Amino acid sequence: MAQPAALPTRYDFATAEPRWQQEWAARGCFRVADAPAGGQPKYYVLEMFPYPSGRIHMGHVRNYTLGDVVARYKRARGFAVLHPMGWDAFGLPAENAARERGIHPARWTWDNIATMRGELQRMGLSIEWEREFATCDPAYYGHQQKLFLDFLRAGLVERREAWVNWDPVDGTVLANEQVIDGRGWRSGALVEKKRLAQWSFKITRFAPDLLEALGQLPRWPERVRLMQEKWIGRSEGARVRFALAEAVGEIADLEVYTTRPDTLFGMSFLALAPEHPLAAALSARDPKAAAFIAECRRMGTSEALIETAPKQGFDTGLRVRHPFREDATFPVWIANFVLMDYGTGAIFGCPAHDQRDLDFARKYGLPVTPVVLPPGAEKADFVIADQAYDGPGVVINSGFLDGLSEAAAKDAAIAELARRGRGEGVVNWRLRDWGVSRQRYWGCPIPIIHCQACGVVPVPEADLPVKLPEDVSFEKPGNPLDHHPTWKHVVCPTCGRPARRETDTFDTFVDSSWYFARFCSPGAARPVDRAAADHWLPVDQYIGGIEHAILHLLYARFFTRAMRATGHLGIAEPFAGLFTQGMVTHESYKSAAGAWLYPSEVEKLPEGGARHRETGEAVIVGRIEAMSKSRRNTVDPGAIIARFGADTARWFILSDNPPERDMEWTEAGVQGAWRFIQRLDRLVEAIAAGTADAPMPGAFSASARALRQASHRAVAAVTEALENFAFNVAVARVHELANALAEAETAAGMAGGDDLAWARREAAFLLCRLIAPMMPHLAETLHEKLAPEAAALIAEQPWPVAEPALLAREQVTIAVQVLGKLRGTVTLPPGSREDAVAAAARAEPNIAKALAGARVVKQIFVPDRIINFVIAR
RNA sequence: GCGAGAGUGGCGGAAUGGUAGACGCACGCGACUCAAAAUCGCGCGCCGCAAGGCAUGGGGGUUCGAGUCCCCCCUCUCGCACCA
Repeated sequence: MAQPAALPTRYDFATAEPRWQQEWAARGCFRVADAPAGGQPKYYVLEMFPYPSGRIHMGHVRNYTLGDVVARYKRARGFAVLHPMGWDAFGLPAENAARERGIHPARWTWDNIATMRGELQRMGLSIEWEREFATCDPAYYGHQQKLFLDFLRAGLVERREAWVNWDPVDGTVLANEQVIDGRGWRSGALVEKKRLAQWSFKITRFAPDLLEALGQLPRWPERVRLMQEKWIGRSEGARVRFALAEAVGEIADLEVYTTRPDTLFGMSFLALAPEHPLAAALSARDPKAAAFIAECRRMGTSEALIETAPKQGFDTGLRVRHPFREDATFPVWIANFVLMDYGTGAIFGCPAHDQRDLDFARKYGLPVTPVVLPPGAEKADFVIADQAYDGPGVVINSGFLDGLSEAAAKDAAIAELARRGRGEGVVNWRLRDWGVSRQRYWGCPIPIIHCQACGVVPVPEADLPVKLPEDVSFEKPGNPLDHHPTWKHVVCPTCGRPARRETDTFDTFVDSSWYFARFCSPGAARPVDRAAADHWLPVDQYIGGIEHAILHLLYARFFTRAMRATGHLGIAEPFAGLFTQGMVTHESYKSAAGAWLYPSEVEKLPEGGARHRETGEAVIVGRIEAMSKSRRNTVDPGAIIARFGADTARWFILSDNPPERDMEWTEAGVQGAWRFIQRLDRLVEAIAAGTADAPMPGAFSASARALRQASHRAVAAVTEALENFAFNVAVARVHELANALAEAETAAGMAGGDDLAWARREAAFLLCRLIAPMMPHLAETLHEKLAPEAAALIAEQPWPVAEPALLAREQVTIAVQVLGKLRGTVTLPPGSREDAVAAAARAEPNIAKALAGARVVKQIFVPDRIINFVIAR
């Protein structure tokens, strides 16, 4: 690939960056104690740790840059900052590499870690590398096994059956992402749902607390709290028992959960999930039912797929009695859109007031009876067409419920159900228990032994960690642990007879559910050292992608509670502050032949369009999308850092846009950041060469005072911006300070006195400290130019404080509106009174013109901001 | 399908309900240069000669005043429980 032309360099990042990185490490600038004794306030900054996929990507660079700005800023603000890094090192890609390329997952993973560690270190992050660990290390996962055993003892774990995607050809369980159009990604075989015994964490036990505690997380994004709230999904409704007209085997009743017992009289059918026990019982005697259920099983386990698939149903021929109407019975269907995991796995269908039920009823010609009349509608002409009505109203066509509001009817219906013994009011949760068993090799072994005589036996703690065997084969399909010749054969710790090891491993979400706690004392002999955890937890600022808003964060919240219940931790909430960053995107490119091209293969043309760097062939410029390997719209951070330096990459990332939004990586943006670094270097160089350390002058000229005001306003504004995660605003304020410095340089060239020289030095020193969290290497280099003899590094210096006197405004510009429209401005001293502002405003010709011949009926005045004349003619 | 967000000049964006467009990128003009690059200066929402008008995805509403608050709609993004 053609090399871009070399850039003119003043600031030699290639020498400076490694030098400062070594200096910080040598001085131990980022080290803290596990359990410090002193009274320094603590601050724990954590970014979501990476999966070692091979190389770091721009999403990592963004994530760790954001975290590093916070860590360096808080350190300067006087906090003892814990800022660790590790590796989320178990997972499917390592096994895929093993199957595809014959590399052992451990080798692949540790090689990737070595590569990525080097890349992260070249970013100049203020990380305490001494705390690093990888979850695939027995020194980590052994403690996880201990936690599992403690949870088991505390009743927080159970064994239960769950449905999985089964590839009958490969003989493996498939992840949802490995199911493509209902087929296994490797074998192409039609996927089936299969039932397996699984270990499950009882997260639902904490459902009420997980929900309520969201209210005590003010430093979490509102939308994440909302998403978790909806995910936990507390609802109030009724459990209703419908009697089958004829029992099927031992099944005489069908239980349904509904949030709308007020619409029971609008029922037209009952529908079962295909996995419902009654459906299973029917399929044994009815081949058509069995065929329909088999068809539903092909859909896999993904809820999104189930809910978007066309609605399908099968009429079982069974009927149930209505709980309130002795005379009426309704058909029982099996429907592909009913979820076994929610409620009881059966619903009653009220098509008039539920859209899915309506779609289903229309498809199969089932009756639609409206029972809630919207406000303002007439019963006589209210009909349901293709839109179900789910709003409030008055109940009709419903016997004893007629005339009630839908809310009152819910209570009345529940009371009547209870009286008849056909149901009761219940609270239901959408949240399901967390199945953690995975039939895979590259994960943490579940420390359990299955004994024919003793049943499920926990591995004795003295035998932990249960280590993965290294000599495994990926030649055969299925779980390598299961077909390993010796590993699973053990003696029962209880009875001493031959027994079988659990060959399932943990979901990798388990690994990432407590790593933040391990970082407090990574060498501890127990999972966590209480003193260290009590000191450092909770994480004060957690930073990561919005894609983790629900699962990872909810599992970590559960784990923290479970660790508290088992005495490992003293807190319930792991993350006091949360920030979710956006993705990194880039234009995508395709050749005329339709092949994706890497940005590095493409040359943008000045007149628009693009061509291939080597062949000159025209290139189609596609959408701006999240960087992904499959679209090849990726930019390699390593190459960017080698060419421009880490500070350029960091500065561009911070400057481009607000960090919670998606950012677009562009060559022009990187170039802009690069040029700004060179500019700062020039500006500070001129000051270092042209001024000397001197006592503060007694008086300042207008230009010197203006520069001092600009400096101190920059201090205040950058501080505020950093506090608010408004890094792009912080960048803009630094630009403004640089502009003020450049202006002062011009003034100094013409007629600069000692006072201006002093103000320029002051500005330069402040600038170094303001940019330090964002461009730490440049900050050190510039600081060294200004003060070659200084003993302390910028990384060791406190955050600057603005002088209040320099922040005060001498004049303010007040907008003058007539009838809310801007008609002019007046400039007055701050704090001017309303009558003075009104008089000044009326003296403006434009305002006088607008007010001529009119009567001011109202005058709105906001001090120092606006005066608005409301007039009538 | 369900849940949650986002949408402001050519582009990224700024803006306690109070002068929309700070700052940057791109672009244009000028200076410097034999020339180019780099650098520096000026300009830059749209319509209009101007006065002025119009502008924050679209449509309504609340308010003296709305990018900001409320309702409806459109588009895009994230999540949906075995990717991490």
